[in-house]
Amino acid sequence: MQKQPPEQWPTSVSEAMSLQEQLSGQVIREDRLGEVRHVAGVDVGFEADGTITRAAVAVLSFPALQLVDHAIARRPTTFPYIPGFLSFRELPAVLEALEQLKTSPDLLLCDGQGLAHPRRFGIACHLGVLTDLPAIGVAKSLFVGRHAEVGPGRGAWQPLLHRGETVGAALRTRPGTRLIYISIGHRISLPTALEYVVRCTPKYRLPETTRWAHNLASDKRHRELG
DNA sequence: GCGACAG
DNA sequence: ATCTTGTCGC
Repeated sequence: MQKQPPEQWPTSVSEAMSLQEQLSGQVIREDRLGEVRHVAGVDVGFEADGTITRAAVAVLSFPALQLVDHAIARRPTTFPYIPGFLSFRELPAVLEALEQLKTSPDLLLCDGQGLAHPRRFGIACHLGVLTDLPAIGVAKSLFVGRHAEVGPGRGAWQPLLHRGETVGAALRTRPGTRLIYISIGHRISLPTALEYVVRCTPKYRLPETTRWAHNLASDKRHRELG
């Protein structure tokens, strides 16, 4: 992976907001991805009362979904959690973890929103633009927008509308469980993003990529093991 | 102004 | 996100 040290990382919310408004214009909303052989899940956890940010990336083969590589990075937390500015808090550690990979992923599945964001620049867009990799936002809860009721079957979905624009989709990956919210991060269209998410989610509510990354980043694992 | 608010 | 045991239900 290439280097992307957050040298001039924003410190204030106003600074971060200008950056979002500027970078959102660089998001590519159409399919510009090659053959997908490796899909990576990205997740972040915190230690020591939130003073340490821990990022985990899990690279799985596609479509077999077997773990082939992973990396974990820790950094001091430097930005507070403010709805709408999640990426400024989590990405420094994520970028560091990505640099440690031996296998470069062809597609990233990020925890959180992509275009389904007040300024159309959620964490999946931010990570996609910084790495120039195709990226999808996979969120466990709704942030902005509304949608019609989604059918009970696996794969059922409804468009997510915000200010008259389709910014993502509410997707049912598993019957009897809550929906997940999919939105474009970078270099991929919404229909294609939905296809990949469904194919990465053969059994549980969340994609295998996300589950692996989450386990690697979980506090439990770091307390019991190394 | 009021309330809601990814992880 | 994180702190946390048992418990209800398929």
